[in-house]
Amino acid sequence: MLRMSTSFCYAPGMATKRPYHHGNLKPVLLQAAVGLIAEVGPAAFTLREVARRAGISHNAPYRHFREKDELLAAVATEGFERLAEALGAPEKPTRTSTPTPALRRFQDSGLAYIRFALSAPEHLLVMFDWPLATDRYPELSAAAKRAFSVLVGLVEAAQREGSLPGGDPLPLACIAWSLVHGVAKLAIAHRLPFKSESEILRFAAGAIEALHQGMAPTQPLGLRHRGQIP
Amino acid sequence: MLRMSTSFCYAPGMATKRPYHHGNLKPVLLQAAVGLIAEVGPAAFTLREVARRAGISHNAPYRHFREKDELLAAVATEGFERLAEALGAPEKPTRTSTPTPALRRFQDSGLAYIRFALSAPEHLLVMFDWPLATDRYPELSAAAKRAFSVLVGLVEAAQREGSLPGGDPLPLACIAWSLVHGVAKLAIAHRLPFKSESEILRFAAGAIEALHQGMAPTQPLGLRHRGQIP
DNA sequence: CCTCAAGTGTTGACACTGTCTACATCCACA
DNA sequence: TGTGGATGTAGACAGTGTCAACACTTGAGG
Repeated sequence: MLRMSTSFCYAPGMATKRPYHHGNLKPVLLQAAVGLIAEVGPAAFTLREVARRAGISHNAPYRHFREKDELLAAVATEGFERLAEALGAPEKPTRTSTPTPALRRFQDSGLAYIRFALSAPEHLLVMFDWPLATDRYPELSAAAKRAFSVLVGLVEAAQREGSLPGGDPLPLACIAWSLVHGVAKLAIAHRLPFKSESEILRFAAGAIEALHQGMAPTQPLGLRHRGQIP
Repeated sequence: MLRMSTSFCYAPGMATKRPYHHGNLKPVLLQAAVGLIAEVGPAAFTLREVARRAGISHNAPYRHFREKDELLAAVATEGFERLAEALGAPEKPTRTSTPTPALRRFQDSGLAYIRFALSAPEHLLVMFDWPLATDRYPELSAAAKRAFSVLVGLVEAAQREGSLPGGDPLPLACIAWSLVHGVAKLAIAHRLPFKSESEILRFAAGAIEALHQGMAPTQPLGLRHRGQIP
């Protein structure tokens, strides 16, 4: 059951003896944690197994992370960074050199969100659903905020372009985020009647389009009201 | 740290001695599990603590649940039943005797979903996000399916009423579910910029209304395509 | 050169967990 | 009057997160 570190290996046959101090353990641990979570999920995630995979003693991680949750928070942080990148990533370049409309980039970011979620469902679980005392890990909140601000930026661009109603971009961003997050979470939980990723993405595109019709600038949002809400 | 059973108590001073066989343990365990999860969440949930709260030995639960996950699955099942009830529950009766329109009932079910989620966030976690081998617990899948079918029924009623486009109700139900689920999950994770429950519900009502505008029957869904919007 | 303090990794312990096996008790029915 | 099955208990085991004590390495200042 013992595994050797894969990231600090010596040439075979050279009478290898790992030095007492690893020298680069923290990122290695983070990497191992990401891998382990992707494999078994945060519920079965174990600090000692991470240590095993890094080839170190079960207590070495405590020199770099105060506790198990801090390592999980680091994983979540890394997830938000990857998510922000995915949201803001430029289109796969097409032949046409006409710039992609902002609305289109906004909608595509929704699909990117879902693609990210489907490719790293356990990661999403740590990022959004794990009971981490987020106030204890400010980097986590900051990374989450950065990811959200990418989304807000896309909304604002679409507003400037005139394809979304003006005013505070926050509610619009929140609505879009909610829809896309819901699709992603339900798809991950296998609660949607779709099998393949492409089916899910097609469904998501339809949902996004439907929502956009409802948010279209011809019908300003603020003017609509239903009866009172208890 | 020892707690006595609260649900099988004898009159004080009557030389109490609990009989060897509890006689009604399974529902008591389920109840205790629901309470414990509401308090500490599924991550910190412990079979032994459930047993302690029920006032029995740490191994007694194994006579009623094959393993920890089976108890969690029972909790999730109970959650889906409560959710189905909440979704289908009739409006709080108003003075007017005119029947509530189906569309209104459909939209209100979305708010009911969110209210349920906010009142039992840890429950929702077990229901949707916990890695339970759902095929091992068929009652869980069945209960989830029943809850979803309530939603589909509401969509169909709104379709008959003419306030939603006809055709397969499933995609419509899935879109609505996704939106509402997303709002609920993000709100629980404190990732939405709202503080009070009423703020969240007001936001949700706006989102639901926006989505409805986009799904309204005057603009059949299938005809719309992304690309340029004139 | 020596020292020595800080940073980093290891060993051993502890309480706690899920789950296994063996045993105790009680009730229904032959 | 057994007696077997259902239900509850006690004890054990490996595995976990975390703490305390110790070991090794390095680099700065004498």
